[in-house]
Amino acid sequence: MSPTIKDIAKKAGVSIATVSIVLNGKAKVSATTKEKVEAVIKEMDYHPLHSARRLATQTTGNIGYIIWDGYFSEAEMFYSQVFWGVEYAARNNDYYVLVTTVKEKFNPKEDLPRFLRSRVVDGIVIMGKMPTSLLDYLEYLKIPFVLVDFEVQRKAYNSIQFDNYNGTYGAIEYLLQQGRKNIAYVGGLINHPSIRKRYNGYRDALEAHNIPAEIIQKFSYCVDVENTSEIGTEGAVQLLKKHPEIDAIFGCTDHIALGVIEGIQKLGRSVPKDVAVIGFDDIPISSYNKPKLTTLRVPKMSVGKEAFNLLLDVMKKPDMKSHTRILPVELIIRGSSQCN
Amino acid sequence: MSPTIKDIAKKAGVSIATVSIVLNGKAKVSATTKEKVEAVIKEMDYHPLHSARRLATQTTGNIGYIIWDGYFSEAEMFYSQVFWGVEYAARNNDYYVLVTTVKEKFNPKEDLPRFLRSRVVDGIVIMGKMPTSLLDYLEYLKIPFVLVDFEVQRKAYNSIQFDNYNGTYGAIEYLLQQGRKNIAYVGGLINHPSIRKRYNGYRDALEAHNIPAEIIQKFSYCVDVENTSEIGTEGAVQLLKKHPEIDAIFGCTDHIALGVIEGIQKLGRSVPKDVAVIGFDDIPISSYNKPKLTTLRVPKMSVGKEAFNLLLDVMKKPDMKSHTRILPVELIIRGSSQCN
DNA sequence: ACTTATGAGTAAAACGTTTTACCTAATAAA
DNA sequence: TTTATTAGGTAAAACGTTTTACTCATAAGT
Repeated sequence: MSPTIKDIAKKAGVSIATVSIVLNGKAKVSATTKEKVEAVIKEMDYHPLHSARRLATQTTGNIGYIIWDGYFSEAEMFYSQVFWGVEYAARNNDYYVLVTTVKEKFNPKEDLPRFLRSRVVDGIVIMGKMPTSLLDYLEYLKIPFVLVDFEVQRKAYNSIQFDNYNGTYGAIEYLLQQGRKNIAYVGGLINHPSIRKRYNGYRDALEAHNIPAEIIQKFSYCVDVENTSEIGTEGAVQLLKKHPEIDAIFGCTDHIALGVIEGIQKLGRSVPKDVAVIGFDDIPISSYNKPKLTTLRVPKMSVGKEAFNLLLDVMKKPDMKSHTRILPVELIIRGSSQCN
Repeated sequence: MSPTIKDIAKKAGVSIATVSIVLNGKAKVSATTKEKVEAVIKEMDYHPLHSARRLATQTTGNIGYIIWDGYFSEAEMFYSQVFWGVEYAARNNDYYVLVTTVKEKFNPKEDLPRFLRSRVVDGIVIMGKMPTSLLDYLEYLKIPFVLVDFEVQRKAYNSIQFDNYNGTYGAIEYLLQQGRKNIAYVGGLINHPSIRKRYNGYRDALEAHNIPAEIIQKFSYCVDVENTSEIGTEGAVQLLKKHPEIDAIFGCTDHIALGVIEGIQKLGRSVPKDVAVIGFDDIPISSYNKPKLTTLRVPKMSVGKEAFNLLLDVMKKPDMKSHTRILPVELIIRGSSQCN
């Protein structure tokens, strides 16, 4: 068996309390005993048993990562990448990350993520859209959490956001600079707070360039279903049939934008020559597409790291006033928007 | 605070031992007390504290998932998907999955995955290529593990494999049936056991159809570097320049195959009309490519689930004789091989 | 010279379970 | 009737840490 703290204490000729103190530095020890104990620890290759430590401190050393079932699909690697960011930051702070998903039809009593039931996490990162009933329940349990890319009206939760508004605004300005005149918008989930901000960025950028509101209205294809490439295709086809003068389309996610490209090509028109296309997210597929998709890159790893760091703060000071961190996005210009 | 087992015992008028027994069913209790205790448990919404249980049972309830640093890249979502499969199966068995990566230059004393040090997992799933020094160390620690898509010469480790050989063999036969005459192979990592089997499947299928060995030799572009799309492009270009008669190329992974397609197109030839292309893995990008890539689909979720189940067996009976499970792959026919 | 701090260390309690060893009463076997 | 056996239950030990409260020196402040 692996050595325990008792073995160390015995061999070093001190009490187990002293060993613990050396380990955690929570009190004073003389330099000599400290050295002696540390030598023995190294010699016997001792490592404290996780579960014993957890029981004694009444903490778990784990954080949870919750993601909605629907984002768990094959194509949706976006959230996997954020996960790796969280994992990376957690590792550096000696936390483990436990993952679970939550069903669309979520019932707090029934479908509670398992690690809440057995009090097995100290805090939670919540990725994307999440039923408010779950958030309410977390508040009731007094378990710290941070939201990523989501927020709730009238509730000041801790969260990490991307700069949806300014990112989109900037992308539209770039299209105008490129000489595009009639810029359309295609996207689903219009009631999602982040998507709504993207739409507002689109609208405000055009308004700032004196495009009349009713034109913007006509060029907007906004629906309230999941953002799939099929919806993108559908939106592009409908818009272009009604308004052949459209020469650029902003898709509210890369999935949408990739669908948009397909729609444009289906109508026999060329990207980017006839119509430029820009997406949002920068998922891996986007740089493999033909043409490669211009998009707003979300720094997925950083998002994960920031989420963990914020969570760590909240876990340390549970009644810290709530905090929102907005990360910038970067316009990645590729073939779908630029006639070289 | 959440109720503890003592609260339950007091309220139900029994000892804590009885509550524990009801919880775990490790001994006999009368139906009446059982019901009574269960009622109290439900009423107070009691859930045993994970860490206490872990300390008492001297198990962790966790398994580790180790993946090599290099597979951790943006594009390599293959292993992420397997991870979700493991996670799913683990969840159904009330295990948590802890993730870590291992550096290329791995030094057992220095870079030991953290969850080995603190004895925080009961077993480990190892994804893909892994330094043998780590495997040796795991054996020394007597910690159960299973390999996925990897094996070691002369060592009968527990593992989950895909049917690399027959999958490739079948794909080559399919190409022959389609009337392709000169089928080439492009791939890196030729010393990786799984890749080697793919190559053998390719070679044997051709030999079985009386293709002379020296032709096979000439049509093989085998190198020993990572499988990137750049290598695929490079291989395709080299082969086609020397042997313009080649009318089909098998890429040993989808990344390779996607690069191959790019190479073919760069030379001004058409896929699939002039040259058919088949890959292996079925990564998400493959179905977005133009043309869509024909490939051998590895059932990633199932692989993960099987890996967990095998690990569970090994954890239960540590000296079980070692076991290899080979999962079939499925030929997914798409545009890159079929002139409709 | 007398309190008061301070420094270094420890014994023992606490954390919340599981498990062992033992007890009692009831039933079955002889 | 006596003796095993079984069923149902429990007290207490064990798991390996951290933390609290306490001791005993020695140093510092009056």
